[in-house]
Amino acid sequence: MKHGTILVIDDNPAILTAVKICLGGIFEKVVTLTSPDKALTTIAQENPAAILLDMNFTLGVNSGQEGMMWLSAIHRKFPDIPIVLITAYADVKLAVRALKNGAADFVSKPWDNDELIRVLKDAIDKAGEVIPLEQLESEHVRKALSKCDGNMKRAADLLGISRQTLYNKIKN
Amino acid sequence: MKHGTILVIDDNPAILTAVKICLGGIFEKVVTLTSPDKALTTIAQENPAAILLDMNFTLGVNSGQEGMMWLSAIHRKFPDIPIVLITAYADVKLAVRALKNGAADFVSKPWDNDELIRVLKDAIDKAGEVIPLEQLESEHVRKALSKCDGNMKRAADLLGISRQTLYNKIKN
DNA sequence: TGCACATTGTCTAAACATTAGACACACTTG
DNA sequence: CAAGTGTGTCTAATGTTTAGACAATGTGCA
Repeated sequence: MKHGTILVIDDNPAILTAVKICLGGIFEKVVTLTSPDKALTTIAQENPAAILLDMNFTLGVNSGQEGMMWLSAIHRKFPDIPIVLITAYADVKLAVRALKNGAADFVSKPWDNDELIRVLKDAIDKAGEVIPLEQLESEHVRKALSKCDGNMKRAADLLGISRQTLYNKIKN
Repeated sequence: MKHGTILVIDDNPAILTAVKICLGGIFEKVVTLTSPDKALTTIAQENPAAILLDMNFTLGVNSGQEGMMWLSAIHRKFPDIPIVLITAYADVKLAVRALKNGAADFVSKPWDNDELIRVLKDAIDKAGEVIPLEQLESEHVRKALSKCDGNMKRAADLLGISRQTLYNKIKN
């Protein structure tokens, strides 16, 4: 049994029921919403470990704009909660855009229950990873230096530290 | 005219020619390979600003395994160079897997020239962004605290710093 | 070639940050 | 209530960062 709450947002009550049954035995709590209107307040209250978000809410509008908007809004306000998108209108462009907009994963309807569970677990695990500050820093420093072709003065400027400090950081 | 070299890897010479013409007027230099075998050495020599990688090299094998392998290998060795994948067998699962494996973007054949150019430019721009160390640090600190529900002792442990230091960091 | 300019490696001394350790206090939880 | 854990605060030692300076080394270009 995985700890944490899952928030599921889909305008189709039948799907919500199906998902609830599918996830109910695996996750501590499954909260559902039939519309994303109250998503932000619900997230603030429930503090879910992950969010499963359908992309199509307005009848007849299946471009995914709606879901994309909510994805952005939720991700901006809660950048640490992984959001898994789900849609019936699988489309490569849409999937790519979703991932680039911060989605943790992208699942097509009809989904495989085991796959859905795996995807959510993975998303939660990945979101929970916190690396030491020192490691984060040294990776970033390497990136800055690579972008500046090894020019330490410019790299130090980009990083917002003094040249000498950068010098010391890469020494050790 | 955008600075930097683009490396294009595709087993179809006709496509390489087409891409070269399409990108030639926009980017400083376009280098092509018909097989990814020499990709790593070529990248080391040319230091490209971005890589355009086809996903299917073995005749009859179109699952994208080949391209995915090379994506991982290249991304591991050159994590700062954005890799745009391109494939004729557009598939949501494949695209999602590619992006999660470090691809900067995913384009389907037949592509739109302007879109390809835009995607490459975006990938290069995004890869070149370097934020100040302080900002990176404070974002990471917030993430750690959120994961630990505000428990400073555990967050400090995860971050590899002392409790007092974390205390000071969030004060200022 | 040689000049102007930028960058590096190195140093100093002052300012600042980080550390382990200590301590009273508040908070959960059995 | 008592044990356990976390917080806010302090100290003194240690380590890091800074601006500034300097000669030496590269780099672009006339």
